[in-house]
Amino acid sequence: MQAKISTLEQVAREAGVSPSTVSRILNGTAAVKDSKREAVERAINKLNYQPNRVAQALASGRSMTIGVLTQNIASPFYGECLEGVEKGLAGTGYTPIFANGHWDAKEEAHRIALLASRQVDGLIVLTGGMLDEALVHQAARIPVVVTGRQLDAANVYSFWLDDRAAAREATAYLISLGHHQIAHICGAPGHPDSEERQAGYKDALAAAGIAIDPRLIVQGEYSEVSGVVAVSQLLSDRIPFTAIFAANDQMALGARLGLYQRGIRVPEDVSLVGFDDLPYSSYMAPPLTTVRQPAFEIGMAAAQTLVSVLSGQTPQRPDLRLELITRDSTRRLR
Amino acid sequence: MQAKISTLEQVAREAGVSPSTVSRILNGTAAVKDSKREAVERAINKLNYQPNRVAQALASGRSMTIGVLTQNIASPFYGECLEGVEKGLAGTGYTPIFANGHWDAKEEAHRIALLASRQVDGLIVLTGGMLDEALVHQAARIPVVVTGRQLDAANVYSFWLDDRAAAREATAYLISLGHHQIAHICGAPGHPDSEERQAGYKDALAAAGIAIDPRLIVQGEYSEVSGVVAVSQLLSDRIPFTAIFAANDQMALGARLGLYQRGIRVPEDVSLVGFDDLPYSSYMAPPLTTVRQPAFEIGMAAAQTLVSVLSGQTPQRPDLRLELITRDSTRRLR
DNA sequence: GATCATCTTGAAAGCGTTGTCATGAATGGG
DNA sequence: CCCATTCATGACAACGCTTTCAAGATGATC
Repeated sequence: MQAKISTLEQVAREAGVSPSTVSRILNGTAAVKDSKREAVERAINKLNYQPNRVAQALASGRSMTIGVLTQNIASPFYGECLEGVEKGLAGTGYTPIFANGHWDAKEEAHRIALLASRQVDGLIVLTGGMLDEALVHQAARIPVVVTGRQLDAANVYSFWLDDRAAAREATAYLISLGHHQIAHICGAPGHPDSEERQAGYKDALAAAGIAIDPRLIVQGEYSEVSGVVAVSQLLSDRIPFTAIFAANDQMALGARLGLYQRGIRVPEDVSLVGFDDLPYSSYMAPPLTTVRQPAFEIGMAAAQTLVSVLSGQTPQRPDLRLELITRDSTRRLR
Repeated sequence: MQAKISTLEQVAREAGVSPSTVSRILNGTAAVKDSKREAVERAINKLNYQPNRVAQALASGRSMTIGVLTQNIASPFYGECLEGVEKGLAGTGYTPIFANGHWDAKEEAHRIALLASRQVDGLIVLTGGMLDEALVHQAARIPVVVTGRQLDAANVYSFWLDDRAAAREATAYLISLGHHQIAHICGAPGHPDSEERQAGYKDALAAAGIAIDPRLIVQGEYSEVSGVVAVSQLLSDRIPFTAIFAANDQMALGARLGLYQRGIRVPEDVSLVGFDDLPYSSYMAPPLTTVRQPAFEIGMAAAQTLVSVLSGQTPQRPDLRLELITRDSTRRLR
């Protein structure tokens, strides 16, 4: 076992065959006589040969890499997605390359260009603010899977979940528990999913004949701290409420802290519902009632879809859905 | 703007110069007459040319990629590290490629081999169970930065933080608050850092003249659920304790839930201390007293170190340290 | 205006593979 | 045992770029 790198040509020489034969054995491209195969395998072991993927990529035109554009690797939601992508790609020979868009359309475009220059064979875009046409443009060269939007175009495969319906269901659940004064902490302004969730909240109130009180709708931006801020705003404005529906779990966590700091108990005084079902949400005290997003499954499905497209198959539509998980942060209003 | 890909040669032809000249302009390798430069730049814009990084890598021998081996992308701790790596690499031209070892030495070795076959120019190993010699072996070809261990070898740069001292400090803090019956939830068995943290816990007890009660030391494995389990074990064994020091925040979160479910209040009935200072820890109710690991800074320092090594400079030692952050999950025993 | 150093440029040889094509060997049918 | 296939193999040209190397152009010097 030596650190020195060896090439296919050296292996060929060592085994007394031509480079083509070694390549054929490596890739199973054609039949090779057993005697030569053994000689080559011996040579490979002896020289500790590892194929140079860069050279393979250049020669074959396939880099065996998949570009994955997320917004923020460190966020728990994307982390789970990426885990799913990794799982979906495991054993396929494809390696993911992750890039962060940081919620900035310019930055996203730049990252995608970078991925393209690295000759990725396919692209997974996990939400983000890019224009549809930019994606369609990429799809002219390589297949693109995009989540969080609906986009019908050649070579584009989109997964979309009905956030609005799920938000409606979550809010309706609170209403069914007797809550009428339900506050909503919105997600980041401008994000389609935060608009959808707010629309679902309003849908549910309307369906129950509850007037929408704009003072109960406070702006957040998906971070924990914005949940804390939202709660203090609600409280300092002295707007009475018995429940909060936060547009994601991170803000629900923040809201829970804001309430805690003022001695307001969850769920005794205020019921709390989130959205996402992050790994930590079921460990909150109390465990959070929330809408489960199948983040891992989304990532995995995206990866699997891309791989089947790349291998020339027709991908099958995954069955992904949002689901209300009731835990202990909500209770019936007496 | 067209989807068609163009090559350096096409640009050269379009501009009426040789490929060499285009390459020189792209890389600033040599002086080129302004008239030609302009012609080439025009051609680049016209053809929407993007250099093929794969070809560049093969020709130059530098792939401009950095392999980053973590254990679990989705874990909040590694997520932050990776964010730091990304930040440290931003603007340097290097792209990180992440790989997950999943806490398995075999898997780690396999991942590193894969990264090597992709011709990464450097390697960042964020902890992990690999043997030192395996790393030294890699370092024969490319520079290696490794965190979480001390390793003096050529071409290896290691960052190590004194977990034991920090754990001692955290435990001593509990003792200073009047706690004598302090339980410890251990990290995953076999991990050096979990052993270190346990040793620090024992150090502090010994220094205070408190006998170590083995029944107060319960095994965990760094996950939230293992914190829940540890607490139920402690409770069902009816071992009296007034404080818990968990070897990481995830287990502290689990412990906090376990206590909550039995109506045991934090910090009124039991004080709780964690380790890591994850993003969510300051949002727990109550906010968690914990040892802050500068995860982001570790990642960033690792990246910066590697980049300076790759550019032929001598990297400067980063100043990284663990720090006890006291918040509201601990209180003086009356 | 001749000589020599300095700039600018193009030709061409890689980088480590893959994949096509041609060739000689082996196989099978009659 | 000969001819037509099929098999197994090697030569060689890509892939898109970098990087010598050498030569032509330019300019400085006396």
